[in-house]
Amino acid sequence: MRPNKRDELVRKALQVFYRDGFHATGMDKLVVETGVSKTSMYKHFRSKEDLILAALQLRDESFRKWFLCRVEELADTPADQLIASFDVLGEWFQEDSFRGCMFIKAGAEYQEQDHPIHVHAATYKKLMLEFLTDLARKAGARDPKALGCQLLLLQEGAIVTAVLVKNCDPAKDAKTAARVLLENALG
Amino acid sequence: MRPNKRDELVRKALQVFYRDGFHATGMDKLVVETGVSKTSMYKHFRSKEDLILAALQLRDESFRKWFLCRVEELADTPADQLIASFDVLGEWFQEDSFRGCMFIKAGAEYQEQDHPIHVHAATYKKLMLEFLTDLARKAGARDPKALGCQLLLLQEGAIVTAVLVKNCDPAKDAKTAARVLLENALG
DNA sequence: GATAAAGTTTACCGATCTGTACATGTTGAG
DNA sequence: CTCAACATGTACAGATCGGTAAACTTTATC
Repeated sequence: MRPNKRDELVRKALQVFYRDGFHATGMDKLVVETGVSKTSMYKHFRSKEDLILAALQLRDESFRKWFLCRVEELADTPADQLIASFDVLGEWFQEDSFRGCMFIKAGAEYQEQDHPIHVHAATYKKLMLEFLTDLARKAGARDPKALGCQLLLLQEGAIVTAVLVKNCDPAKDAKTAARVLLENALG
Repeated sequence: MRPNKRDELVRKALQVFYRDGFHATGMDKLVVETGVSKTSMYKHFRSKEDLILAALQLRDESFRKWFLCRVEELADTPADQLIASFDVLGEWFQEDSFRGCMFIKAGAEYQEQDHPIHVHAATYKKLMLEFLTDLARKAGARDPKALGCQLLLLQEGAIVTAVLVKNCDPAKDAKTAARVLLENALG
């Protein structure tokens, strides 16, 4: 049984794109870093951008799965889970490989709103918003949509800040703010 | 008196980089878009990255100047100015040319923390944090640093969300949240 | 061993990349 | 008009870009 070359390619390409950027990573570099031949790449994917989309898809699934599972491990109630999501963010920020949000990067490098890569990044953010809004509803917020949006803003802000601002603890700051907003939304 | 070619180059290059990205924009394209010859470009700047840095510097100065002035025009007291800063964000988001934060893009495309471009992006965010923290202090917040950080998170989150999430009003959501956080910080 | 599927190697394509060199043209002050 | 400063135009360099083609090798199943 031969190892799945396509999956290996996507997995490794994801790492390279995440570390070095999309436009800044050429196909020849991917050959070297993934150990997969260029011919095989074009056998599995029609173009570089299709490969990027597959990498984003993998990132989407694996990261969200990890995130949601981790939130559920840390807290039982919807309200506690909303707060715990910021602890999970903090865990992520502490990882050596942390380089910010791959979907923010995708949206930044592919800015045309109808570009498939941009669309994929937007879809991912929409799913995170829905997750937060759903938890906010379950937690009994008077306006779950508003609270969900506000918590998303904190999360996105924390991610950007974790990349760019030194000597600060954005996950912790965001968690503190989230507590205040949650209390306000439930009270 | 000859128009300042260097300034014109930087101004136009800034627009192109903002619209199309840094790595995705080549020097030949800049020649076409700016009307400045490649020779002149290399006369004024040693490299493409030096030109990018100059563009970031221009963006830094012009945007912050506009932002701060606009905040002061909209409100008189520090507390009101903190809230008004979200209205100013909203104005920015409504501009046709809005494409998100150029410094987030710079940090995304140049991820090495010691890279001059990344450093410049980080410096910009630090200045915005100081601005908010200063206003928070003047507004009488018990912990101006914490409030400044929280409001920065909301602003950064609003910018990212304005780019990637449809059918939402991130500036308004952020403003609502900022009100709650400010009240909590002053009360 | 035979064989099909999968994958690699090598070379190539036209285009573009960042940056350099040199000849030529333009501008504005004196 | 002269002339220095500034800018343009053109061609080039070596490298890389995304992608293609053909020959060859490897793998796994029968």
